[in-house]
Amino acid sequence: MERIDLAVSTVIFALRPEPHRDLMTLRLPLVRRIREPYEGRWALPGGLLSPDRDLESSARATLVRTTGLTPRYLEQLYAFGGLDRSAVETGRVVSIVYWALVHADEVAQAIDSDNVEWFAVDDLPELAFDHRTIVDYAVWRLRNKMEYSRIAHGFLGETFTLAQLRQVHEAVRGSALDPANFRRQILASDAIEDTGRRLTGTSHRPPRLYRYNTAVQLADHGPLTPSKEQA
Amino acid sequence: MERIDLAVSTVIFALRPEPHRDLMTLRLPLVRRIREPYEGRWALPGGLLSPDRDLESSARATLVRTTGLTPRYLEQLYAFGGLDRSAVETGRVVSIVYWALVHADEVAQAIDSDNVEWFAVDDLPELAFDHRTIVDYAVWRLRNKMEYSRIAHGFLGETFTLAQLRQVHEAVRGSALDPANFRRQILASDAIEDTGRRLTGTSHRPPRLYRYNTAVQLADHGPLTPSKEQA
DNA sequence: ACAAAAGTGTTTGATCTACACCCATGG
DNA sequence: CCATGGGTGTAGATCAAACACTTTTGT
Repeated sequence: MERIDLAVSTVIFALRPEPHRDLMTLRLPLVRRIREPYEGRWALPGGLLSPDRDLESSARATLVRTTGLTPRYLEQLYAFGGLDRSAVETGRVVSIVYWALVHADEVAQAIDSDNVEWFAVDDLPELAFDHRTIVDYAVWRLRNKMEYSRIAHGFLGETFTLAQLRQVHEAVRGSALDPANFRRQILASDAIEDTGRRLTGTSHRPPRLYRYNTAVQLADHGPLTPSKEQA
Repeated sequence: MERIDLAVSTVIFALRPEPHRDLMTLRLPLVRRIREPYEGRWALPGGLLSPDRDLESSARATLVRTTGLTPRYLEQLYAFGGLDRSAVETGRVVSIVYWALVHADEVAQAIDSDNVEWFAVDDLPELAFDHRTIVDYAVWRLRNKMEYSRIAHGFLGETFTLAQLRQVHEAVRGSALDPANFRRQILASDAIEDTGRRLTGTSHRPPRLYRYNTAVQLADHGPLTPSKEQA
């Protein structure tokens, strides 16, 4: 009987400010393949599932090893198991793909290697395997989930201004938002709370600093909490 | 190196009219296990992934074999890969779970066996493995997706009345809906179109028959169409 | 004083909800 | 003509978009 290998890969998103643009760009790290098939092509970071790790911790372990990143937000995306995903000689691989968000500070600590490079999602190179399909799906999920959950948190630090939060939404959407209406919507949703402090040194009126309201639990992935999922 | 088995299982939903209740009940078929571990317990229909099938066709094949069903709606739910999902002696299993909708006519054609039984989701027996967690998650996804997509179609035939469509929504929600407002919302969404025909023999005013508007494509699972998914 | 972003108010239109009411058919 | 569900109308509440306006800081 032929073997079916099980791999775990991750699509990692980060935002980077652009010098000559008003919106930040959505970027993701890719790893250059050093083996056939697709040697030299860019691919998602990932690796085979080891028998002593569950899926999520396998994703985390690979991320630390290949990119040096430890995302604060990590969620399962989809399992890809088509027959023609890999080259014939390699054998069949089923990939369970996760997606992750990291904030800018974490990116700075990431590994700087010739074999890891960050690309803008709107300007990707040719990818190995079906990884382009996977990335497209992950981008779609990110944009979608942005609208009804609070994952923007994954791109931000502990405290942040409303403008920063709005810029995250704008970057992911790819278009601007009305600051006044954005403020009202977010505040009305009870997703964030005022810290009482303000950000100073801004050359204009100092904005309030907010933090995420951990008391409010949005049911964005149902009865599957990280702990229960492992059971 | 230890072996990791890959299984594919499915949570199948159907609706059944109840004689002494206004709402239909949401039901799913379970299979009695004939082997350890959990011998005698009820479990989701499923089986090991065979090397010559992709994930979705593996799910379909198992469904035909164990329950005789060929669902019109089938979508991937989640991959479960915790370390303690199975008993120690059995070895580790990663399950890729699908969920499916069948309509009442199909249920009638289903296999009638001692080892397959339909249960109301609100009245489940003790299940094998972590299948209870899986079912809870599937129910949550069904209820959720009902609100923003057109999956109710999966419970209905080619044509249907607005009352039938409403009853599907009510059964899944578990509560009644205002017929007048429901009508307006559905019609405004362009999800269905009038066939011009009516349902007769009803002892009251004959309702129009509608069909789903195939021209309208709702982006409910993004760039992952069934064909692309296999690539 | 001025620029620039923070933050507030207001108008308008769309959409949801509840519920009254008319319509068409079988008995 | 009556019961029953099909189907329409409408007033009030809620919510989102657009945009004018006021506030508070650094320079």
